[in-house]
Amino acid sequence: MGQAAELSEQTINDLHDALSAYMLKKGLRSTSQRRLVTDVFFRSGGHLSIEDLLAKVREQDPRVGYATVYRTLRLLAECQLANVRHFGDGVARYELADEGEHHHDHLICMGCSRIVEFEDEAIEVLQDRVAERYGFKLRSHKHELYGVCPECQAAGRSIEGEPPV
Amino acid sequence: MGQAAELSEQTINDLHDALSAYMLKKGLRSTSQRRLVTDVFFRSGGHLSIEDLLAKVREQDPRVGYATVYRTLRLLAECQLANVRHFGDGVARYELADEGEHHHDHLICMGCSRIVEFEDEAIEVLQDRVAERYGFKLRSHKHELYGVCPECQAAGRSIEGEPPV
DNA sequence: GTCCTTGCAAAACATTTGCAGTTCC
DNA sequence: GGAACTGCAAATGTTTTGCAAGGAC
Repeated sequence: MGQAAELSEQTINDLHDALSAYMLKKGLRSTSQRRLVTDVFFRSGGHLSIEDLLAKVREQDPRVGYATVYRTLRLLAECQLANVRHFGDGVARYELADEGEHHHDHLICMGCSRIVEFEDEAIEVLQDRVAERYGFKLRSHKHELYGVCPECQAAGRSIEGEPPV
Repeated sequence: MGQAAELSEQTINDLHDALSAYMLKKGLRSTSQRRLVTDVFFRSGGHLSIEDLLAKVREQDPRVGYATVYRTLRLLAECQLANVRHFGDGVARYELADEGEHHHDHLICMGCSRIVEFEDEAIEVLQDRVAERYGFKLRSHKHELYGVCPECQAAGRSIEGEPPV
């Protein structure tokens, strides 16, 4: 997932184990920074930018550098434990990958930047059909709905900017 | 719109007229560079990056600058004649906006970077329903399918990299 | 001891902006 | 003539990389 609900210790451990296995296979090393960054990431859920994550990491170890977070997240993306997302505000955001479960997509509020995940099996099926129609073999997709969330509507918050596509 | 099929002179003229009307309203001026950039853009169709467009423009006038193309495309986006797209390769691409017609989305080949447009009314309907389910008022969306096109499959081109999400 | 990692600072990259000179109206 | 526009170069903002020092195994 990657939603804000926190994961069980069991799940966190599984994630660390999966990463360890990958690192072992690749001859990579387990360092305190990597453990810290990945742990903070696994526990945070949600859709963090490098900035966000670095701030959280530095609460626990102020000496961790920018580049380390970038490199660690690239590592997580590489072994499929994390996915990168670009929601149009110019910064990459990372989220925990769905593990074999249903794929999810995003609703993004243009008022408060809230990100809500959704799943819709019917859309996935239609997508596959579209790909088939054009003879494409599908690898992944990106489906983002930009709009105004109920709270922002209630608050009468007016949205000017273009959708950040 | 925005597909590689070229438009009729009539349509091109209409686009120039629409732009002129907007510029008049805003007190903006018609310059040779602007006419050239917009004309090349209208005639190219497809999904051009600034680089692409600048190269084409410079075939006809080598002295046109980078910034002018950026500023002109920003202008086209502003008056809704063009849309920006980010397909994950780090460069913005511009396409002619759909004018009142059906919205379209994109299939992107991870082998040859070909971009194919598709329309699927059923998906649009389901999307609206998803937004409704979460109480969102929809403003726009982005739906991109990444995969391998028939030609690349036939060529046995192997795709390594992650989907450029 | 080897070679992977780190943190820093510099580089790379796409895009935006400041400004002096030019063009449009 | 005055405001808008251009082209250049410099600035910006995010992400990547080179490198010397440090740490894992």
